[in-house]
Amino acid sequence: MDIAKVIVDVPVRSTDRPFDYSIPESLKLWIEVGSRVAVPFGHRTVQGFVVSLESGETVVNPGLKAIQEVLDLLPPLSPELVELADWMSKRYACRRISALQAMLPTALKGKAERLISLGDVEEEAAFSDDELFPMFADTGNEERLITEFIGRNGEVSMKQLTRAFPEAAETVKFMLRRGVLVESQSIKDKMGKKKLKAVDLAIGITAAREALNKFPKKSARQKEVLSFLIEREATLPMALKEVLSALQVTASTVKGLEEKGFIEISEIEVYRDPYQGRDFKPTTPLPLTAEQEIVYTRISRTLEEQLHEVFLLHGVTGSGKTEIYLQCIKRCLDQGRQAVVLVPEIALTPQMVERFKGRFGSGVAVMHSRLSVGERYDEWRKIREGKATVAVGARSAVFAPFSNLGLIIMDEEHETSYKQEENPKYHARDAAIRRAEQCGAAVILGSATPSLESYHAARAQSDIHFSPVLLEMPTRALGNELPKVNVVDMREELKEGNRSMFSRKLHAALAERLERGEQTVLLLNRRGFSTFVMCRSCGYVAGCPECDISLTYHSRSDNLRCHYCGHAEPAPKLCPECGSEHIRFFGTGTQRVEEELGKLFPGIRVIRMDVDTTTEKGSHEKLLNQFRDKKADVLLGTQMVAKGLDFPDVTLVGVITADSALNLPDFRAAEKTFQLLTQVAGRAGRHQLPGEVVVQSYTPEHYSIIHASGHDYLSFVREELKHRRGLHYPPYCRLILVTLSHEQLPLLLRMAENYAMNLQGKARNLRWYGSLDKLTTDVLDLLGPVASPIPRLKGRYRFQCMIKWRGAIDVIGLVRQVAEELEDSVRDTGLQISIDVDPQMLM
DNA sequence: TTAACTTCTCTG
DNA sequence: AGAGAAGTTAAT
Repeated sequence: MDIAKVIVDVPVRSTDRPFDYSIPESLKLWIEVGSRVAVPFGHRTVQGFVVSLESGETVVNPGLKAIQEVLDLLPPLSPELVELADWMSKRYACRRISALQAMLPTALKGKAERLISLGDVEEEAAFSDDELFPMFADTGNEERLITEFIGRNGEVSMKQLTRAFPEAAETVKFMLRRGVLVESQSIKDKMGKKKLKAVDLAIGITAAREALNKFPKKSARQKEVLSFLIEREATLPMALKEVLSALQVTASTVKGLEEKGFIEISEIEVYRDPYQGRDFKPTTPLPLTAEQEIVYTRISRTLEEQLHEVFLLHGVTGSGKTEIYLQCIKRCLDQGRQAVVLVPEIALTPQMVERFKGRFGSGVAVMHSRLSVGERYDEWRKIREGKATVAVGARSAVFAPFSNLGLIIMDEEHETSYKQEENPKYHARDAAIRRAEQCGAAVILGSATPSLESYHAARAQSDIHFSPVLLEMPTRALGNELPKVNVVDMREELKEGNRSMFSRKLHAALAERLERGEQTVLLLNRRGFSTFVMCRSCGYVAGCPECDISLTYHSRSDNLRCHYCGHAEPAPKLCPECGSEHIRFFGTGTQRVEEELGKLFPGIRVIRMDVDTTTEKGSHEKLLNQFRDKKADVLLGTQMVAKGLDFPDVTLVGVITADSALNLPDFRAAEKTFQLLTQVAGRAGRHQLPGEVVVQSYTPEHYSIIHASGHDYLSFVREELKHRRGLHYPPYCRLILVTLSHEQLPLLLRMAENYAMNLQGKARNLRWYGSLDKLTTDVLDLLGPVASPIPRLKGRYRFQCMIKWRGAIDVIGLVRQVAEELEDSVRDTGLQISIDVDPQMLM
């Protein structure tokens, strides 16, 4: 008997393992590793994925249930991806089903649907005696109607049935019990394929021309349609809609033509194309600079040999990394292999898409979160069905279902958005490297400011994670200089009586740009109007009732919002604690800056770009286009203006407060500040006009600000690594963040302490509980439990343990095991434990 | 006594 | 997760 091992879509621990099913003869040819199937599980039907097959002549287990149905023509996953999911589940302590599901578009998250059909009629005869069931004597009429309804429609979903007979729930139940009706379940996808009615000639073109000549006079309109179709023969089949609107005829006219047998109306599948009707200007490979040439040659050598190798491409902003990507992809495609390009979500701008679509045309599939479920599904299908050979997308595009992947590129490699914050909490970089290893593909990690983990791995070949080959591009491709960076000490400004948020330097620079008609990008790393609301009389601070976090004021809606849970309330006029009028808004948000700009420079045209103005679909693109068309003087925004934008007339970049990220409780604060400043500075003077950057800071002596202003990545890294080493942080060890949450604080405290104790104990038993100072030993160091930086979220208290570790022992497995044991011992009680391996956000 | 409600068990 | 069974409780 052939057996399929299936991971079922029941996301709890007790079912986080493969279940065996027999394969019915009729499905044998369809079932492969990676197939999505419907299987009976308990008392219902669920979706599952085949993760392995066993053709066991020896194994005979008559108790096995059989696979019910195969849900796709092509298996949505390859054996390679199934293996990758297995790796993910171990590496990130997540369920196998969530790893598998993360690889697929949401459209394929099928759910069981109840279907009702007519049962055996003889049974009905045996039971339909009203005397046997007097209490149902009066339901006869309803029963007949239901039976007729189902007879008319064949199989009917429970939904349809309740819509047709809203009152008949009891009757239906009774009929099911008697076997008059029978129930089956099947899996229905969230989203189907889009179908379009299309028209085609049913007869040969010559026959059609003949028919046209002797067409009956009274059907003049039909004749028109036929001649139109003959005219457009080359582009058939064409959409029915198109015919109707082109000729101003009705569907019945076309239908008549079909009845005469001349044409054929059929349903064809179409792709929902998010970029439909848009032309992308074709581009040709640019000549490479000497620096680019060296890098390209090195990478293509690896591509040529089809070997797995990881490259860390460290190139300053404007050094032409994208052109290298494009030419490497070309190389890869020429070999008949495919390529994936990963881009951080906020950098996945239309500009970026244009460059790839321009070079590779319709062979490019684009995947990001702003697409609708249907669009994403279709882009994914284009890849799966071999119609696309390049995938450009955010994080999840590492799972693009290519069959012969040759190259994975990760642009802006240092971006934290590559780490998924929900389960499965994977890092796209590590998944990419793992996948490339499996299929002998090359990986290019590109950045002007590589993450310390990657850079250290490349320099030290330390092999904590991986060991990439370092490639450097220290100069800009167009030969122009990196912009001059002026750091302004805001404390000095204050001392000299300037209390505004703009230093004199930035003010003057802005005025100059306005006069010259050049453009400015202003960065403020915070949205909203101000950071928090405080009463000057009693010190009251408005906080979120669910999250223990201060609320942010938004002026447009005049309310206070929690940026973590979305809670909103009207802004107070008086202090709710003491009734004082001295309630003030502190800190600076993008809205406030916009207002201030208007006051200082009357008539200034500002485009504000932050989460509040870019929620609408396409708004991002619209705002950027406006800016490019010079409909504004200033582009003001949060992080999203720092990434990958390229506007020739931007000659000034201003950073309102460089240190806002520096004081966060995060060991990566300095690194993030350095990266942000370097990235945003790179937006200035990319073309003919020279650029200038003004950075305002309250701590201008901080090394991240000094080195960023000197465009000196190496010095920054040297200094930062020294700190990391001293404090025992990555890249000198790895982290696991375990967060426990519960509605009741005392209970949570006890359980958190319990968790820490158990883990300590287990670690000690293994006798490799070393010291972090000795770099060679295996180490596990446990910090906590302590309250999380957000001590309460959505009504749940949160405590966390931080585990620092190094070495070859399976610490991840251990951390998970202890968590599961605790979950078991406390049963329900509502305890939640989240495990984040290699966390990026320490929240 | 019985229906309503809660908790436990199991899924191939 | 979600369905059914078993166990518990409250109301008739």
